[in-house]
Amino acid sequence: MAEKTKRNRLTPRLPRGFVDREAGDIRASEEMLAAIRRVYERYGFEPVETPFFEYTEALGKFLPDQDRPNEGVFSLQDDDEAWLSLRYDLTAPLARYVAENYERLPKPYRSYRAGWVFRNEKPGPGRFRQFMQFDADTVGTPPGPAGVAADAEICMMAADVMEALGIARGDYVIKVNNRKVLDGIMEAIGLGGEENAGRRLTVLRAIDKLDRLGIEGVRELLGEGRKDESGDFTKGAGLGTDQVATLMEFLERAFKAAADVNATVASGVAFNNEIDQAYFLQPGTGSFYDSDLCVEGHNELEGIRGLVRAAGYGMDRIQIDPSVVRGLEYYTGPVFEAQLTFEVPNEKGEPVVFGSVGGGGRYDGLVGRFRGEDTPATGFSLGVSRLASALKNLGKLGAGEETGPVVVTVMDKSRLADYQKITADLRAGLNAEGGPVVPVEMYLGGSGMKAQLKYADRRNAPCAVIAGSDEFDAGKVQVKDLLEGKRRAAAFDSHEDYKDERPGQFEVARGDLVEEVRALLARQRGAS
RNA sequence: GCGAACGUAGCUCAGUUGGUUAGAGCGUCGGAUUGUGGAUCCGAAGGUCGGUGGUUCGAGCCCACCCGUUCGUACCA
Repeated sequence: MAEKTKRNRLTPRLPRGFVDREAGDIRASEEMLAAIRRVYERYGFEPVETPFFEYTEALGKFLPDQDRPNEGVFSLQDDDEAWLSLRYDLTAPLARYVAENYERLPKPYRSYRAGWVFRNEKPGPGRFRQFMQFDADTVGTPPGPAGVAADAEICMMAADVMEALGIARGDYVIKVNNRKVLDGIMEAIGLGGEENAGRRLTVLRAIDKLDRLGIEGVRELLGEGRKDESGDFTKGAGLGTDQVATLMEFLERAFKAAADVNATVASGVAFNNEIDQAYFLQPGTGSFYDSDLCVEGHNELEGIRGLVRAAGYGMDRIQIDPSVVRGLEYYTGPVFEAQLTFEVPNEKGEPVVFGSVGGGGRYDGLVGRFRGEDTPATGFSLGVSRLASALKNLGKLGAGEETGPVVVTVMDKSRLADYQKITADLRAGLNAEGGPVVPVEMYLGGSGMKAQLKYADRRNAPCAVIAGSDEFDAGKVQVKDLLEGKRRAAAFDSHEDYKDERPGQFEVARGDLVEEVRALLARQRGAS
């Protein structure tokens, strides 16, 4: 019978790619969210919240086909047969919200929101099917100088967020690029037009891999393709020699400029116009750089550069970097990426750069899908979980163990009312209005004294309150300082002595209990 | 998605060429201590050996498929 029950018992199983979050994680991420929120608020952004589900077409995904309705996203069919999907980012839902409420909203509309997003894809270490993003976007700034200013503001705000989270200047960098530059070059080498969209995508993907594969790897991917060490072959863009040469010329030049910037920053110089501008090309040289798109892209980048430098943000915080590709589909202009530059040991102990924790850019077409005309928009999205693990690595998060509750032990079960009164007095007396929370609880389990103290210990309680008939008769209470007791425990090797001495424990009058515990907690805070 | 490796107690792992009842350390719980968290000693619980099917007199070990984890690669709004 018992065996049978056991056999049929369900195994508790967390679905793959999802995580349970425990007290420490939740407190840490709430702290982070509050810090990020303060920065966004300072820039005049206001919160908005949209639901987890959207109509699938609103997310910009093709309608799921019957065979694989959940490719990439989690989708289900409503009872009116319409397809719904869990949102996979916060940008597409924002575009829907803005388009739907366009007439009511002040333009430009600045908003921020934090929320869970879902992706139905292969999970891995640090990669989940549900994770949190924290976005800020400006919608409706007209093109031209105002639009460039909106982009610059997003970059500066991203930098401010990093520092608000305690990430030191130099440990992060906000990188900026412009899709128009690469698009212009690709156009110039004959990759323009609808029929080349696929190849353009392949080229962008190849460039995106530069940090991992190096310049030669990218060259292979632009041409025939590349075979990796596992023998797997990745098909390349199939470009001709001249086309590859042109792209590589641009890349090498751009990376030389980026390397110079890094070297300058490393030497402690954050402002140097000449080095800062080396990436920018002089028009009229007769090269592919004269493509209209390219020039436009460069002008926008130069505009952003000028604004952030004028505002005091140097190359150590915001950099132009031609390898930032990002968002292969909907970005239409400037793109941003927040990178952490410090190294952390991986599981093999090798140092690796932490890398990207967020990104964004200009997406002028996204709101327009609902409105029939382009609506300029620019924004930024932070990966909260990745940032959290980065901060943990820096020791900026979850450093101190949370102090547990004051535990009122129960020795005599016939006097529960008395223990409850003690608990209530402590709870009321230790928790001033608007002050920090001091948790107080009465032990609610069924075990004896020994187990109750073990429980208090495991809860990381600062102290326990003990009272039996002796104490009640005398109008006294025992207060046990668990931290002090723990510290002194090592000095005992006989349990008898340990028990007789009761290190950290003292007796107080019932009427003084709240005051005594308050003083004890203050002493502990002072000592730590 | 493709390729590879791995999967034994809550955790870290041992388990011989296929051979009887699958072990250890740590952790958990109980006792020594009916009113006191540590240390020490004693004891106990805890396993569908990832799952299903097969080969065999006999499978933790061999084979097939599935699930899961990890690594590489692709994708990443």
